[in-house]
Amino acid sequence: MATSTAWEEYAGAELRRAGSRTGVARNTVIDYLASRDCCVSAQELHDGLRSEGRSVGIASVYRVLDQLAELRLVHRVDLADGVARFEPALPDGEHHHHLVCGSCGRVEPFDDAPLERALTRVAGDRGFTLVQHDVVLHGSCGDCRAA
Amino acid sequence: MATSTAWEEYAGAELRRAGSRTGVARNTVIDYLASRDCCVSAQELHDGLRSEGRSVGIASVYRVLDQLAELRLVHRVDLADGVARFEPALPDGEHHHHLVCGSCGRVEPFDDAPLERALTRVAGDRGFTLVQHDVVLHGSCGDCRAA
DNA sequence: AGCAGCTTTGAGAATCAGTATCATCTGGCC
DNA sequence: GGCCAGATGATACTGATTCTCAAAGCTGCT
Repeated sequence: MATSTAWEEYAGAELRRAGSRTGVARNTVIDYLASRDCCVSAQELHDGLRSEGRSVGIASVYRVLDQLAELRLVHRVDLADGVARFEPALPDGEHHHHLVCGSCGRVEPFDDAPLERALTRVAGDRGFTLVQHDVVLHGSCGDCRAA
Repeated sequence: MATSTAWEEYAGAELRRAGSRTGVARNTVIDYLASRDCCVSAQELHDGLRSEGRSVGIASVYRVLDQLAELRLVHRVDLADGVARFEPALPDGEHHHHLVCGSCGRVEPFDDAPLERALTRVAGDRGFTLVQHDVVLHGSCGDCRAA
């Protein structure tokens, strides 16, 4: 996937620029994140890597995610179930939000320009400089209601 | 504050209707929530009550918050710092969202009709029945940038 | 290649929010 | 006043996240 590779390179470059060195753990975590298209929790990441035979200590997983979040290379997503999830943040600021089905747990990404405009306007009105924003919609998806 | 009292009564009535009994812990928690105008975490609630000399077991705090959330009498708010916060939910569905300043930690509530419309539309477009939605804007407030 | 000084890594301990258990207490009813 | 289902709270537990520290890996130098 072209986008993911772009992100992977971008992330590597930013980290180098921030003065940190490359290491197995970091490369592995970044590679795994790049291969996913929606959010993953630290545990999922850890387990996923282990099942692929390239284990990374859980402490390193959190450490890397932390560094990435610090540099805004990943976006932390909170679906209100008590576990933090992370997904790559693209350099052009492109991003999406999430719809969560309360019955089946399905998570669906979406993005919407008017919504973004409304958010930007609200922040501006209040004198806030917007750094990041999270939108999570909870409800039930068509499939669950049909069932 | 008139609104808070209204909520307190409404909550009491709903709980009674749901078939549960009144008890010290519940009344205390509801009273405390009503006295606040924005979100509180369970720990804050617990500590706040203790410092007022009317301690309630932490288990009861969570239990009561759970019940209230179940009946949609409180909203669970997640500010992405790993702790859940709660605030009274008014019967007419009126609610607000939050702006969080990353420097000073200030949390400021806001509401915005166009934003709400955008959210409703997005959910509809995807075939979701919207039950609840969370919007959290992270940035830096005017005061912090000025400093 | 060998070495020094640095960073990264990961196992395990520690912390912390939230949940489960269970003996005790209590509100509402006879 | 006494009964008893539901409410309470101390405590134990779980699961996510963070901390600690010794071992391992880079990178530049000789």
